[in-house]
Amino acid sequence: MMAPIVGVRVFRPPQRRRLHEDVAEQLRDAILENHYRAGDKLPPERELAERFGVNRTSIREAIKTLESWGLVVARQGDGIIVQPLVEASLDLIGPMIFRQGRIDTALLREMQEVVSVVLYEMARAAVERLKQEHLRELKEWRNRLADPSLPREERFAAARAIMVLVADITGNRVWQMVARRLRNMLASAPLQKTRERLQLDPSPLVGLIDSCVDAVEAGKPKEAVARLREALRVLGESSVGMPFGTAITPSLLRRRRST
Amino acid sequence: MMAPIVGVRVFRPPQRRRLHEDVAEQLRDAILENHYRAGDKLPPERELAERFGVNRTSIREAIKTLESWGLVVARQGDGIIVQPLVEASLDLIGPMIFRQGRIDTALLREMQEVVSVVLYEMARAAVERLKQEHLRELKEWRNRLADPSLPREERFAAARAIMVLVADITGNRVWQMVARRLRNMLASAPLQKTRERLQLDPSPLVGLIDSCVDAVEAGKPKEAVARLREALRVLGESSVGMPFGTAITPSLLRRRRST
DNA sequence: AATTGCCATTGGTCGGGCCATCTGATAATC
DNA sequence: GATTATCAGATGGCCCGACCAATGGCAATT
Repeated sequence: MMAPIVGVRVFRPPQRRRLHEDVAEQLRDAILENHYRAGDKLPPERELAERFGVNRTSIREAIKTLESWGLVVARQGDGIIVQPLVEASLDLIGPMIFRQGRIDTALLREMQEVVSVVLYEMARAAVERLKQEHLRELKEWRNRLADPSLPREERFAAARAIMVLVADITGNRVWQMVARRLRNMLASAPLQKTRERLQLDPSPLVGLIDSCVDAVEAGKPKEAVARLREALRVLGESSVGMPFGTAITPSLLRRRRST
Repeated sequence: MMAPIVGVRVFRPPQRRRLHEDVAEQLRDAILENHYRAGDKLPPERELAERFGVNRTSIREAIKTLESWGLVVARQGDGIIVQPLVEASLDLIGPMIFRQGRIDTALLREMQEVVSVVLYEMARAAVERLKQEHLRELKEWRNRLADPSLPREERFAAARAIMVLVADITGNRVWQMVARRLRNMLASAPLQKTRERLQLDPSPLVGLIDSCVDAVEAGKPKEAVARLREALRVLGESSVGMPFGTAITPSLLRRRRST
């Protein structure tokens, strides 16, 4: 009897425009919620097709998505084997943190620990390589960010755009890609709801952006870097509704290893 | 006439075990090599099926993979639209750097600029949270790394395992995932060939690991961090065959923005 | 006890068909 | 002439049924 826990899990009939997307997300969440563990096998495609109430083709397309996420490996004649989560794509960190409407605060903190370091250095590089044209674009976004007539989420979008702009200024494509993944993560629906609920506001950013611009124009790069770093930190804090780059919590000290 | 460059591109019949994988990689490379640009459309599925000489099902499965990489977006009734590369998954950085057997040294340097920062901080966190059991495992890998009877690539694998171990020691799952993606990238075939060609050797690492362990056991965490950082830097250098975390080249200063 | 060969299971591929949606051209209207 | 409504073709999404190919376990054999 393979994976007995699994047999009882009920999959709902897909409702999205694209069936395989819906199926892929349900299977993804089933794995992230540990209904299937590393080494377990997913039910056979034919059975999944029956349980989801869709054709096997759609199941297979969903499996392809899971495979490219590194969540499973399909082996002909054997089955679809679940991989350890730590081996999966970084693209899954978002869904891992925000699954089923809840926020995994522990993982979010771990994420912040890494991200804060990356953004910290990105700010330095950006100020170092900044040019006049960038400054103009920065000011445009700053104005949008400060416009009180805009809905909250649009101003947050402007804040995220500033983060992406900073990455673009560095001229480093890897930072550019990282910033965009981060932007998408911060734009996710669960976080939007959190911001709505907590009545969060991105306006504290405005002053920091201003003083950063001032410092650049005054020829004080070091101060500009400091302000920009502060701005990115505040952006993170106000977007997720909790301190960003905090000290290490005791729970972090527990050793977490792949199984 | 949509994307005229593309018409002449000849796809070879897939040869791998799994057709859709082969197809996905060929299409991926076609996009990475700029045969299709952002906004362009891929040929219709039915035409791709004909040109690859496979069934449309396999093409569709390949497209699903491209979609989950963020390389394309398929829209019913319209077509398959190529996305800007900067919007794609970080998983593509590997193939972007090592495509068609060549190494994109510019992008590799940009990658190094980001990665060196991440590893730098990871080393600090690891030493801070290190426990006895970790030290034992570290020594085991160290011995494997130093064993001259082992083939070169196996010793490099031990070096990469040390990097993953360091990430595991931090207890931070994000670092753990990042380190594993990095490990896979450093294990890629083109880099193996490079190491073979340049006769690279991981042995300089051994001394650094030793002195790191010594520093830990002597109760000198700061020195241990410094040694570990040096070790990670050397690991990168010796794995890719070029300086790691170097100064910024002028080419980096050119602004690279998404199109 | 070890080896060999067989077979059910399971993923991989195929061919064909129909539906849903979008785009662009055409026709109708003002 | 400009605008709007309509329609047909193109294209992705999904389904069905069938067969192939690899795997792993079981049974027969040695």
